[in-house]
Amino acid sequence: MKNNSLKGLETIDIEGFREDLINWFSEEKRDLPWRKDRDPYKIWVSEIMLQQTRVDTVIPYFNRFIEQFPSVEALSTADEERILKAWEGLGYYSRARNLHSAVKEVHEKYGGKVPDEPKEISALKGVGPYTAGAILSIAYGKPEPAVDGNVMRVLSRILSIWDDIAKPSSRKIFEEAVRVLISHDNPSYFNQALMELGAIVCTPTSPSCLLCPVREHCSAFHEGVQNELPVKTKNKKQRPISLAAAVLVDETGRTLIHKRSENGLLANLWEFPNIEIHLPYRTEGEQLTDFLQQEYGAAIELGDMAGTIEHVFSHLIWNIHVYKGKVVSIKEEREGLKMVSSEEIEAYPFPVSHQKMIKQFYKK
DNA sequence: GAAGCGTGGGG
DNA sequence: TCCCCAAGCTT
Repeated sequence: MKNNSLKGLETIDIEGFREDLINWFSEEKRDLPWRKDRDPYKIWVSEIMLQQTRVDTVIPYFNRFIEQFPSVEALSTADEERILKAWEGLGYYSRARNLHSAVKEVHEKYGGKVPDEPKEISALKGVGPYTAGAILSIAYGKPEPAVDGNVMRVLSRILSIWDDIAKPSSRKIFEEAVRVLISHDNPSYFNQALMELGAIVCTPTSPSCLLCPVREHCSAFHEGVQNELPVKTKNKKQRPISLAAAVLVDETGRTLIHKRSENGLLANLWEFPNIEIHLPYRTEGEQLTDFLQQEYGAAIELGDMAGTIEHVFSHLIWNIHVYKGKVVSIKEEREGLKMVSSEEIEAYPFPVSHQKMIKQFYKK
């Protein structure tokens, strides 16, 4: 064994650990919609949705998504706008765009069959080491590691691994451990059981060791250090950004919306016109009015500020000053700019921050 | 390796 | 209120 962090592998009863873990999972596994069959496409969709996202949040999105896009064929031929609308509120929207792109590749290059080779599946957009291992093991029964945050937490305790799990390089240590530990008879259950245990029993704070099916095999439990593991450095604080946004309606009741850039934050979602405020040498209203004229060719009349929205991202905080106003005239219908009725607006995908604006400042 | 990328829930 | 996230990937 090359890695000094894996000394715990020398003493663990591997056969006993596998058996206790898999027996527990067989009895206690949750009844989840993506566990009803082994369709690699559905497993794939579920794994993308579950990235950095809780099971309870994903369930309704998964059910609606599979209803709308039941197969590789259906998703690969769908419009991105509809896919983003189905993803609206789930966050990390590049997941949806990458999934769309990857499914198209599977449709064209592999005749719609999700590949079962590590190299091929890892080459798909949005499929990293975790997702590749999850699909290969769960859908195809291959003994590949699927190391997520749960697995690192659980194994850091079982094997007393003190490496910082926030560091990208640590994942390789845990993959090495899984390659030694994994059941070749049932890789699917083994990987899922590690994650399920992390989600239900071996939780980040106050793990339920007395209910744990593998506590006899757990180094941290024996040493009484389960609350010290895993080691994980803290996140940085969010950076605040001030925005001024305008909800603008014309005399027929239509409102002006804009499609965001295809790169970066909330890419390809729609929004109400807005600008970042640095230093208010001029009033926000003046800056907003000039911006709408110059960038969108729209003449507007703005009222007083109608209210504020705060929205917290993982790395930013938006403080949005919301203004209401009228569109007096607009030059042309250019790409990425639309006047929409209150019925039409429902077909467009908005970030949650702008859904709040719709609710508070647009809808009656 | 570090930073960018969402959201809603829980202690 | 604040912090920590939750089945990570891309650049």
